[in-house]
Amino acid sequence: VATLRYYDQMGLLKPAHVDPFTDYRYYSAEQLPRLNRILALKDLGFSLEQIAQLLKRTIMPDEMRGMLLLRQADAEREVKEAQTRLARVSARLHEIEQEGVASPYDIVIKQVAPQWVISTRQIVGHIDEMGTLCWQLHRELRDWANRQQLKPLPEPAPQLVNLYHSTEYRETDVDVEAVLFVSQTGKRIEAASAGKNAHPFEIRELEGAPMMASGIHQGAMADVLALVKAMLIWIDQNSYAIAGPVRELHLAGRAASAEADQHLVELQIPIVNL
Amino acid sequence: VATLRYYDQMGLLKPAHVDPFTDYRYYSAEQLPRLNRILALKDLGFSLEQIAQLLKRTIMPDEMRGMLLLRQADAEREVKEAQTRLARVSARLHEIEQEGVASPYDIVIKQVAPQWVISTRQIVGHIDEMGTLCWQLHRELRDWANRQQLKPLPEPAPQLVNLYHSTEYRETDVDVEAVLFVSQTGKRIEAASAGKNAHPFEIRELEGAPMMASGIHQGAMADVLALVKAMLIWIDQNSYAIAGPVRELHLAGRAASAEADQHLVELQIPIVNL
DNA sequence: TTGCTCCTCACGTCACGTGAGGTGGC
DNA sequence: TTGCTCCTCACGTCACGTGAGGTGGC
Repeated sequence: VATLRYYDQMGLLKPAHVDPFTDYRYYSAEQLPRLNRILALKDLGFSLEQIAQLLKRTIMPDEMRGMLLLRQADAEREVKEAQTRLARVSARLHEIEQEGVASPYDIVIKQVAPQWVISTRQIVGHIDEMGTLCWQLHRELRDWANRQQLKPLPEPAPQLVNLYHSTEYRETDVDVEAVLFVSQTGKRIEAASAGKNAHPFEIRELEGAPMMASGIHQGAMADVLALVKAMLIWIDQNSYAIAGPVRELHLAGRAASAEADQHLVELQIPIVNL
Repeated sequence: VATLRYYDQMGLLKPAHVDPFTDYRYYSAEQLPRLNRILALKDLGFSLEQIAQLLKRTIMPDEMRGMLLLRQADAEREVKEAQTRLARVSARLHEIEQEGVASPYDIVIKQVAPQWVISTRQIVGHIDEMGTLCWQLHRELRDWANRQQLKPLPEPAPQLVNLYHSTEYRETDVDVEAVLFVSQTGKRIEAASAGKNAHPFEIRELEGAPMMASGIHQGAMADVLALVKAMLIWIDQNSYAIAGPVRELHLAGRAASAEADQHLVELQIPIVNL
């Protein structure tokens, strides 16, 4: 009844007769085909405004075909979105039933923009050396940036970033790239790069990613492994595939000191569907 | 940015610091885990209000499991709804590409309530006799209703209803039941029934249906067959199965006269999923 | 006189997006 | 002085659902 009043107001379905004294709306049986058409088009997912357009003009079959093709693409997207959400919920549920506790990690997909960086890449013999080595590499990166008059991004940006190029988890011979975000135009960077291209430090644009799985760890660096595991399981359960090196961004705290137990670290893993 | 303001207002994520002079909101890196949690829960389909509840209290794994189970059921329903809509759109598209024109029929699913009726059932030799026979049967139904002091429902209700009990379309030996909707309490009807149980007329409650496919035909009775065909195809393409006799409701016009060419007829077919 | 059904506003829904109009630091 | 970024209202979104307060016919 509220619906009929609304359709009247929208001009979709005016009553066949309105009593001038009581303002009562009277509908005739002949209006039922129109009502059925409205309901059928609504069932197809058209908005009332679109339905109003379709009803007020005579539509050529080709025009209808075009609208239906658009609707079909939209409907397919909606099905996929619903399936994705369902997969997420089921994965969480599976996790909670396996482990008996809810995971403290929340994994989220986001877009990441490309970013100019300076970096240096090394094979680290054993992960135990990682902490001190990265600390040293980043000091050297900063020194070099300084000499090249490249400005590291200030505090809201991550102050220490590592990329892990090994395709699987390993404790020895880890292929790691220490990275520093810098704010420079492409032009000035090319000039700086040309002057020092024999140097082990590289200037480049770190690729962006349309889909980046992101999780945040808070606590000791040693425990970051639990987040890695959680993210790999999540990526698997939600039917994604890893599409690039894992990024480790140190967001706050004494990032340079490996001993500190209150790190704030974001892990990013570029992913693709299927 | 509008989102952060909204989350602040909702109490979901208050800025770590608000400048008392400029009212600028400043967020700290330590708030990122909370933001990630909000986004992850939103991804699971929880409302912001639910998320607020989940964040303000410590949630036991079992409670979380319960909420996720509810969400899972909901998400499954959403997937099915989206798939149903997609099937509808694809069926329409298929139709328009086969026929080259858009069908004039709009088929809709609705619920139908049970209804007290009087009826009489016959095998009709050939469909050509249908018109006149039904006309006669309904006159007899009305006469009998009158004698029994049963009141037919007045005009907004269909004045002439037939049920087709044959499980498939046929032109000879059609099993048809002429039906008249009456307004009576169960009690008085039972009394009337007892007095005349030798009569070919029957008093009963016509079953309701949770899902009834409905289409409306306007024009000559001879063309109603096109609607029957369209509905059978629609039922097939949308993966439903027929769950009862086809109902033919005459809504307006000189329903009793088979010659009239401006009939308004609704066809109803009870359906079930799969 | 008492219910009953209809009516007309007006407001709420959900998670923001979008101006309008204003302000502090470069 | 001019942009720039932030701010605070306030309104719109989509298709109704839900009172509040009122009226005509039984």
